[in-house]
Amino acid sequence: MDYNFKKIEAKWQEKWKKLSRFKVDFKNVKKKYYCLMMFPYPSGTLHVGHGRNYIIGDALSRYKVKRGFEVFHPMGWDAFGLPAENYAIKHQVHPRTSTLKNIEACKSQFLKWGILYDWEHELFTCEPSYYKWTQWLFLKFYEKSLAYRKHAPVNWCPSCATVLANEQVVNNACERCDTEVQKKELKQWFFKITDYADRLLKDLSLLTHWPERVKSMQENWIGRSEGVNIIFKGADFKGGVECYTTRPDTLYGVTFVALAAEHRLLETFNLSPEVKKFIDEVKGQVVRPEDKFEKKGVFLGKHIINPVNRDKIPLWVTNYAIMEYGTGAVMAVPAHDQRDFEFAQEYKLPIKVVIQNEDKSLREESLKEAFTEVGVQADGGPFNGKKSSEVVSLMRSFLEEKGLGKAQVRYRLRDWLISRQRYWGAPIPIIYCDSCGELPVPEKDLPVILPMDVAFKAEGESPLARETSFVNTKCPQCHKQARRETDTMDTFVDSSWYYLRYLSAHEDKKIFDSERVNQWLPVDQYIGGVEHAILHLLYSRFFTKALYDCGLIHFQEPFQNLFTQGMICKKSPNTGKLEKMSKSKGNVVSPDELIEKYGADTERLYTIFIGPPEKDAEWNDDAVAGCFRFIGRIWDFVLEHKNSYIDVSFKDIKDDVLNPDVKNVLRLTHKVIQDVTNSLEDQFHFNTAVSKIMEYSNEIRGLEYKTQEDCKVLSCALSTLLQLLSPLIPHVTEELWEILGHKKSIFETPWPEYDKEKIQTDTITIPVQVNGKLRVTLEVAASINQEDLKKAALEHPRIQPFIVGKSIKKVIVVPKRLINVVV
RNA sequence: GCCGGGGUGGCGGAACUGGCAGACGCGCAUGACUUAGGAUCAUGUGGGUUAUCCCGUGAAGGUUCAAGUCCUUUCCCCGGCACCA
Repeated sequence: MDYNFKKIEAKWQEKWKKLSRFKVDFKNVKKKYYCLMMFPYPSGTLHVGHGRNYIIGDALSRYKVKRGFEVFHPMGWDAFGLPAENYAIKHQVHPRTSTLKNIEACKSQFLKWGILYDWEHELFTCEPSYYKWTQWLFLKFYEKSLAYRKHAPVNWCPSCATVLANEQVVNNACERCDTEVQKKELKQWFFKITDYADRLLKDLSLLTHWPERVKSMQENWIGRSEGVNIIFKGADFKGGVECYTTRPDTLYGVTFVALAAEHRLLETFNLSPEVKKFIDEVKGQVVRPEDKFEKKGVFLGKHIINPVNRDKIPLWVTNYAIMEYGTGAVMAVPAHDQRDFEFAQEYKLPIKVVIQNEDKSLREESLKEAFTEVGVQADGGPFNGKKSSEVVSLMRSFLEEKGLGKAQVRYRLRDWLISRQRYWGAPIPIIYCDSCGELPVPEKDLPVILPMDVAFKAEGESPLARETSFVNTKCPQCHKQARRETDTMDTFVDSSWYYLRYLSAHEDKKIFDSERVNQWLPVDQYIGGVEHAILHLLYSRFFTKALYDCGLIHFQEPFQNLFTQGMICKKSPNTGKLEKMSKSKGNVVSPDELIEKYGADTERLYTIFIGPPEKDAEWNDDAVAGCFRFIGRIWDFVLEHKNSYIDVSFKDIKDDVLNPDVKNVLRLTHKVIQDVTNSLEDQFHFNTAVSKIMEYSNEIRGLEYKTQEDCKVLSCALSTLLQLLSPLIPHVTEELWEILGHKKSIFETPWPEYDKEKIQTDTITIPVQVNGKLRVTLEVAASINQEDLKKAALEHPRIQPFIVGKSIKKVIVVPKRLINVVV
């Protein structure tokens, strides 16, 4: 075997650069295919786990090229952001320098993997030519009141020295560095994503080709709930309390109201020292414990009136009612809410059953836990006897009619905090003037350039604030001295619209060419990691909807099909556990070493064959060798027969003169085309496509091809084999294609076509079951009629013993499938 | 607790609208070629077994001529949300 992968791969990587078939022609929109990878954060060297994403994308776009699509497969760099800045601080370099260096390293890695991008449309989010338009979008949002500044409690990461968006806080810690976040009251810039909560939720149903997992995560994050705000008047104080509930059917069972410690009403009361002490304690709990904690509260000495039955209800302040949800006041129904139940038991508060179970056995005095299921209304109110689930909406309308409450839809989603007190990001284009106030930077003055020569160490306020030459500017309105906003934007703003910019990456007069964008989007296939399920994917959907509302684009969802590939894991020598590849875990497999030993095609094949691409997979060095062997066998097989190869197609073969074995090869060839095509078309079954090709190659390699006609079949088989493998292992297939005498690149030839008729066989194998158990398989002519088939089965010597002396109840004959004899 | 996904050999995983469970690969075993084998090739490989037999897709029931696949109950694993009222 003289499979010199190094030479072959270098040769073709060079040749492909000149191949126009891999460059997009935007005008050819008839069969367009926009294949988008989540663009990388250039943070250093890539490992084989990263490779999976790009290899899948490359295989897909090469396949689509062969299917005759005009494929747009661009690449760019998510180049602003904290990791680059932190690295720069640590190593005393400018983040731009280190980032550009990393980008070069990534690019050469892509090249070595044989991944083809249309580099003419490359973009860098950290360059003024890009962030000018990020700033322009900010102004657009500002104009539409979608960008605004407010004083609010925000999440502060002390280690990153900046505020974070809600989406970047995981278990009360910074998602990046895992430091516990602090709550701070600060004036910050927000995007009004909550205006889109409803549409972001509803339109998830349009995304039929998104993983359920991702949709469910977004749904949970948006967190819609339908309820009522019910007004309870004070019995012994002025005003009242508004409670939000999703269970108005339990209104008759309210026995107390629980206020959050931060509730405004408390400020209007004359509170005893003990109550004040309690409130301060609860407020002082920096982190409200996530898991079970003891419910506590104090009675305020005040009462309110239940609007439907005039009950006088005590008012409590508790640690389990929270201000951030609903109205910060809970109408507590201990009989039908477990939390209220626990609290009522602790403080000996009354429990009132107003919904009965099926056998009407719920008794207040013997209740062990709250009854939270659907039951029958038993409250003495107007809906008595009705199903409680129906009463929910009946009660809601009833309360609205009487002016006692108001239907409310609430979302968990909060506005997106986009200010960052860090250097390496796009400056927020706002100017503050003492006389004119807050003003947007005029469009003609964009971009607001991020100064390069800055002491960028983060110390709690933006490093830009120390740069007087940046801060000081003229008011665009009155031209007096004014100050610039010094915060930069969250990098997720940059990445929320890059897929639009690819289409006009070098346009400097406008953000993008709307006509072209409308023709080429939505993206036909988006591929990336599931870690972006909420952050990037939700933000991008929001941007698309906002841009739609601005009239800039005609579509409302950016990504038609989403594919989230699984991670590649390996046992860590440090922990002994299976972990995601990372330097700190010591379980990284370097593509360089792998390519050195086996070549890029082997890495590509193994990466695709490792398992279902959407699932996490364990890297196995032995199995890599298996893939290398497979390529070697293909290499030997093609070389062995290259002299018999003739450039023919299926229609040149006279199949009636073939011997059965060779005829079968012809049949299998049609079949493998069908199978592989289906696997690639049908939701990314790349791994089974490889198995099918392996199986096929095992079948055809063992035979002898003697006659002229045999050689034609062999030639078709060889060409099919290479065609089918070409998107997956492009270098070696190109080389073999050339060795067989072809002048054109294999990627300039179309994907093979199969003939369904030719897949049919003359004889078929029919399993024969007795009482559902397989007893024998029968070789019969495909054209056999049901009666003959049945007869053949019943007379078979291996079936006879099972039926002799027994009465045959029924014989099931499924044409071309099986026979089942029931005795 | 709620929402989503998933449990199949020693391992990664196949199995179309219910129709031969375990494709393909790894590993393992035996053999061949070899001075050698951690290279390559061939053969075998779910378990039990003398078997042409029996058992087998997390568990238990059910529907069906037939269930990994459909229905009911249940256990476990992964992801998301969560004292969310």
